Amino acid sequence: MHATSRPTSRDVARAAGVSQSTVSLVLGGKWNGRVSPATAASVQDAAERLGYRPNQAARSLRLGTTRTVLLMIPTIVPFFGDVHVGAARVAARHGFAVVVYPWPDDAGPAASPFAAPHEAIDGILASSLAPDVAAGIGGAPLVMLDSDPSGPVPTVDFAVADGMRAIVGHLAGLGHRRIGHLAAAIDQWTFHARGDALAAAVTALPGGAYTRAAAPLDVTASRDAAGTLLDAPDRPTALVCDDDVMAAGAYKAARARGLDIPRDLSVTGFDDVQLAVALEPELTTIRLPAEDLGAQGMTMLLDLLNDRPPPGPHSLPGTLIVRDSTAPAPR
Amino acid sequence: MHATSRPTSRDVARAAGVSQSTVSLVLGGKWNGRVSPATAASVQDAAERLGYRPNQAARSLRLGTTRTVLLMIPTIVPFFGDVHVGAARVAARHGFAVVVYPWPDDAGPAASPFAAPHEAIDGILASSLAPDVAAGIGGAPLVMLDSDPSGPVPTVDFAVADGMRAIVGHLAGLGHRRIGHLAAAIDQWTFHARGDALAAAVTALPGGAYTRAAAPLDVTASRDAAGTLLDAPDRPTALVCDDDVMAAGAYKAARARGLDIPRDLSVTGFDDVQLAVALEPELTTIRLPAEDLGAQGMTMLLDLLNDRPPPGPHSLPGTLIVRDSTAPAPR
DNA sequence: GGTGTGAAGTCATACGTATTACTAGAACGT
DNA sequence: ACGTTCTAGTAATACGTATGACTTCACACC
Repeated sequence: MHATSRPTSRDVARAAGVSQSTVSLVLGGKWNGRVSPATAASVQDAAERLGYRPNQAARSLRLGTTRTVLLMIPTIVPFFGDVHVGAARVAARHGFAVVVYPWPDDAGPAASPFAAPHEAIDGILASSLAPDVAAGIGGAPLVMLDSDPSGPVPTVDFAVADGMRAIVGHLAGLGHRRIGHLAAAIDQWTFHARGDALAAAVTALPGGAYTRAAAPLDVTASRDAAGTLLDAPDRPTALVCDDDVMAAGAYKAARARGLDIPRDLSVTGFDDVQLAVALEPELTTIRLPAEDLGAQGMTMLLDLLNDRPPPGPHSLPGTLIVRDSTAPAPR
Repeated sequence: MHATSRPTSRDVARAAGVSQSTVSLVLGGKWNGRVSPATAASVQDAAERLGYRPNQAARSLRLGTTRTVLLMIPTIVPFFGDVHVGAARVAARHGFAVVVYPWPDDAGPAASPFAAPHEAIDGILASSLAPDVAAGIGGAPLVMLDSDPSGPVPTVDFAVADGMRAIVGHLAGLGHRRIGHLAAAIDQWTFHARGDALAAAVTALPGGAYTRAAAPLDVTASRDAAGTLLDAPDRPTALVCDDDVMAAGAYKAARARGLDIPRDLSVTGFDDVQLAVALEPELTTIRLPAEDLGAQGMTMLLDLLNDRPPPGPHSLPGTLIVRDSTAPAPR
């Protein structure tokens, strides 16, 4: 067993010669006129000396709250780092901590053999979660991020459709008509929304031609999928990618075929992660306000936790960042 | 207040017409010969009907354990996704969950205005943590990952020195002698270790010349720092980068000066993240077994939690992945 | 001197669970 | 008929905290 078990508030009380209640009052800072400054000081001193830290389980049980929120994400990538920063900033202002739980996409909560940590928290901020999985969570107040806003769950997402329309507008202005879509083969709302908006915008274009190939979010697979688009007769003059990483694959496919970007082929990404400026030429893409997503989501969740009426779904606009990967269509 | 408060085990007991103890026994699965199958079934049925989930705070208080471990990381990047996968796999086998806590590098635990979540867990797996911060954690069993192994805390890290020596060996074999170091300007053990090993290995080379420039882990800053190395008289024929992201900056600096990689300049990275194959040419780098790091660390932590003697520090070897960014030195 | 009032604490309790010790009854052997 | 053993449960308790209700004492007021 452990060498020394942690001191409890009762130990502190004994050391300071007061009752446990007094310790709790002092350390809780609520001794306005109930405890004399001298006693308070001696309690604080004793607590310090013993290295007392309150037991969180007992505190949670008593208070019925953990002041902790779970941020569920599908995968650990920098994008969610920004989301976390935004959420954590808002949370901290209200005394909440944000802990991250990478949700394995292949396993639902039922698959967990253990008591899932989402039972030990006050609320959940879930990104890119399928509605049926969300339904299985049960109990904890939930706000979905970048997910299907048409469901009953409060949601904040990106205006990805607007983003795609902005890209098509940009490309159309450069004379592009045959536009290929390098689509993410991932069953998440955000990618469905991106694809639908893109297809609609392109086909609405006079003379617009939409082609499509899908791949997982992986450079090599994206390269191969992009290849099939580029090898088609009447190949597209622009490739719109669902994600910056996929654009890296498109670059590779283009180079392998001797196509110069952006002279022979324009390429666009989505998300504006660090990779976008690492690529050469630097990538035209849509910047998404990830930090705002986290902040807005947390604000909503706090509303929920305080039984304030949950606001309706909220959409955050992206920004078209024009860099060097797009140029007038070759004639 | 909330519409309906969650059902407790007592509610289930009432619904099933038994005592709370019986509910606990049945749901805990320990009713070997103590409860009749019929009663057990009716309890399970009632629990199901009411949607009962045990209160984790109460359970933790009673059992003195949360079966949850915190993985503290400096920043949310894919590398730590692999670490998490390894840790979670081992943890799950023992009924533990792993939750991620991004440690804000500017704020120690004392800076937290709220009860830090690391009080509500059984142990901590801390990556890239400065020893003094680690000391401030207090109480919870701790294993450090990829951190200074010379301290008193159990540690598992990468053999980064060996990795750097492998890179120098590779470059030396290609005829390189003037080697520039694009160093990460981050105060973490792993980067200090990389730098020290590299400097030693290069200067030990007959005719070896070591130069150095530092930058944060950022493409643009790395590009500028690489520029100062390339603009020096007698410029290096190879650039060794502390991290793959920095290599992307080196690529940009080289291109801006009309230098072809790898003909005029060899470049190497470290970590082998996705970016390494997105770059063109693909990057020669050191692959680190991130998943093993998490798995080994969790194994150690479980030893600690079970009062088994903590094994000594453990080093995991990296692997040199030779791709297309290194070639014989120009003469 | 009795009553009121404020200060400085303490007492008792509840949060929801897991588990040990106990009990009521049945079955059973002799 | 009576002790023994087994079955099927229940009662009681402890984990450590926060807090509303209560007590004790000193002092002041009339």
